[in-house]
Amino acid sequence: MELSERKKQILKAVVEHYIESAEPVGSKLLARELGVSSATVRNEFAELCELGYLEQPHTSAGRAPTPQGYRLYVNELMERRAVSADEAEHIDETLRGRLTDAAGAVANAGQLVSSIVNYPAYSVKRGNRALTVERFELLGVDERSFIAVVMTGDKNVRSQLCQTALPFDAARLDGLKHLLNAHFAGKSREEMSARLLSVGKQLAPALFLVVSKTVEFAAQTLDEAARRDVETTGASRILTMPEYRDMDRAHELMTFLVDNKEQLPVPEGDAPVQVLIGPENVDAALRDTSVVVASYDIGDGMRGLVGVVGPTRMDYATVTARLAYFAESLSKLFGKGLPDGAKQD
Amino acid sequence: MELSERKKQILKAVVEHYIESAEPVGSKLLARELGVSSATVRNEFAELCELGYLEQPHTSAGRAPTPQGYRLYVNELMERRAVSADEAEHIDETLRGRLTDAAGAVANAGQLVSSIVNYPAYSVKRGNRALTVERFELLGVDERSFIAVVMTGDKNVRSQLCQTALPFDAARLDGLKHLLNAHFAGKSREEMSARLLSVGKQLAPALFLVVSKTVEFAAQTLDEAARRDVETTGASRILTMPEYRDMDRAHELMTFLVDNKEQLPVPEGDAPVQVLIGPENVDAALRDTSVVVASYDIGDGMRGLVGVVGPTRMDYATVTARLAYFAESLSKLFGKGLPDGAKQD
DNA sequence: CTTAGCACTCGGAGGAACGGAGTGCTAAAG
DNA sequence: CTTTAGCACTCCGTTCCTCCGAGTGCTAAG
Repeated sequence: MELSERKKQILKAVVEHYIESAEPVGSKLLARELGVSSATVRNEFAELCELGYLEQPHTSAGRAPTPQGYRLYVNELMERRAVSADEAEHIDETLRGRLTDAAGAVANAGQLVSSIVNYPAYSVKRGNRALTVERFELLGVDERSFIAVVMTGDKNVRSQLCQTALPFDAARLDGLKHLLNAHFAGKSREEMSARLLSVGKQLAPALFLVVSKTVEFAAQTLDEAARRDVETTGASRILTMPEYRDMDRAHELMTFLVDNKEQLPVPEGDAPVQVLIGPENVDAALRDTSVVVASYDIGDGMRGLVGVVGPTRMDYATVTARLAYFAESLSKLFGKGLPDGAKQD
Repeated sequence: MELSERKKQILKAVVEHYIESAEPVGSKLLARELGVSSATVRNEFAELCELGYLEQPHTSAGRAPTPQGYRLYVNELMERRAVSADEAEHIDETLRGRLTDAAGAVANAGQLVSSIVNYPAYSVKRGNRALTVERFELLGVDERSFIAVVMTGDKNVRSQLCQTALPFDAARLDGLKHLLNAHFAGKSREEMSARLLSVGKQLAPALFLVVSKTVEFAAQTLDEAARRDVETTGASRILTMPEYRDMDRAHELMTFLVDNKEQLPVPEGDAPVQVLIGPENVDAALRDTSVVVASYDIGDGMRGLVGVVGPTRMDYATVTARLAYFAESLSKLFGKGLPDGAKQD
């Protein structure tokens, strides 16, 4: 059933006042705003309560929105405003100041967002399981050590000094390099392991050690790229919010954000900004918080996701606007090809 | 003036009870423990107060140690016990579980320590300003991009894909590599910049770009190694401590630990474990907290430092013992040469 | 359907009373 | 000179009570 226009207006007003004050909203205040009597508002209140959009903390208190109320607000009532010039300015500056390359962007996104919206935030580096090694290089150091260099499909280059138990002939490294590129380039982690066995039979032990160390390093590199990485920041910001005056609640949420960050929601949908309200979060620890997430794309298939965690009484309009602007800016900044020296080692 | 034996006993008992309970200690309790009357204890209390070792939160309350009292306790009274078998076991396991290489050790030290002592902790990676590049390598990719590889004096290898505005002849890379090794290896960051100017005049622009990009990358690498890096963890643990029941205090300390971590003390002394009590900390935000720090050495001149932050009512005996054991274990684990694959890229 | 009026509920603020832990002081005992 | 028993006093934290006001639900009139 569709709510009457006035009910929507009332719900919207209740949500917005409650977001601002964190205190139940009474009928008198709204009566003044809407130009009707408080009794009328009370009647509407009663019906909105029955419908599950509002609730009373106790008899003779004002009304506060339920999660369902917030949901309707976010879906239909909220003004989807763009960020103001001031806000845009502030976000741009935050971005400019700290972003030198794409890898740093992903690492810092959480921190930046947290400072932009003033709630705890998290950032997720999406794992890329399809990544393979595009190129191997070997550089001799001495007869028992060499440098392994791998370049992955996303043009990241990593390298490591490797030491072997047996001495090897440095002149053979070039041959091994070709062997590596022929047999292991473009292969998944699992294929590499499989091939290693068959290659092993054809090589002298000392040389096989070189190959296996290199492949091991490559596998590590791919594992790291495949890993989903979650970082949280700004958890202490909740201490300023009245809903976390209770230390136990504050502590519970903070430890969750730090210790269980892998369980923070990573929704799959394609909406630019998504909102999860209270009990919509599967995790019990988030049952009375809301989460707003946005995903961004900074080229090279480096997709990331940033989220904001706060009380259900979150300023959804501001947070969604700023988060959308942030994600958009980030995508724009790095979307078009790699700036010159931008990539991680 | 030296305190009488009994005064020391009393001070020690007060400190230990206060550490355990966070509540002022009364004369009756100590009377029972020492086998004297409470009046005697009160007389001693009064004198210890005058001498500045104890204080009363208010008349008709028990006594609590002053920072000076804690100082005497730490210097002379505290039993410098070693960790118990259980504790050692726990610490060893914590270390074993999460440490694969030396670089990871430095990064994780704070987190590990925090979980070991159950206070907020921080770890400092000491910057190595004397580091230089030991070896350069260039690997061609296409006519406008190449891979720069640098190995630093501490045997860390880093690499990056670089792109140039002008196309260059890949066959010349080998010559450039020798030029780089001849002119820039073993040089400080400043020397490298200076040499870059003189080298520039002798090279075609496209080739100079390759050299300058590589040197720039090398400089970045050295900068990063020179940077002192501070990480804090476990800040939320203070929320369980009675002295931080006051949200404002808790918030103040937490934001300090997160936002001003560079200002955390990094004492220079050579004692294995150092204790800074309350006002001994220069920073105002730490004026009523205590800090315990230990430094470790994991070879290759990679020195690090771990610290614990907590209320002045910190369990110094346990914390110093565990921290000392932790630092020692870490040094032992990585002290003797690099384990096989251990280093960062 | 809206509004005015009214009795009712409930939480929070403010304040008095109380109990108890702990003190300082004094005077006597060792 | 030190230790102890005794005692009056201080002060904090708790409990209990009252009171106030904001806000409600209901009813009856416009």
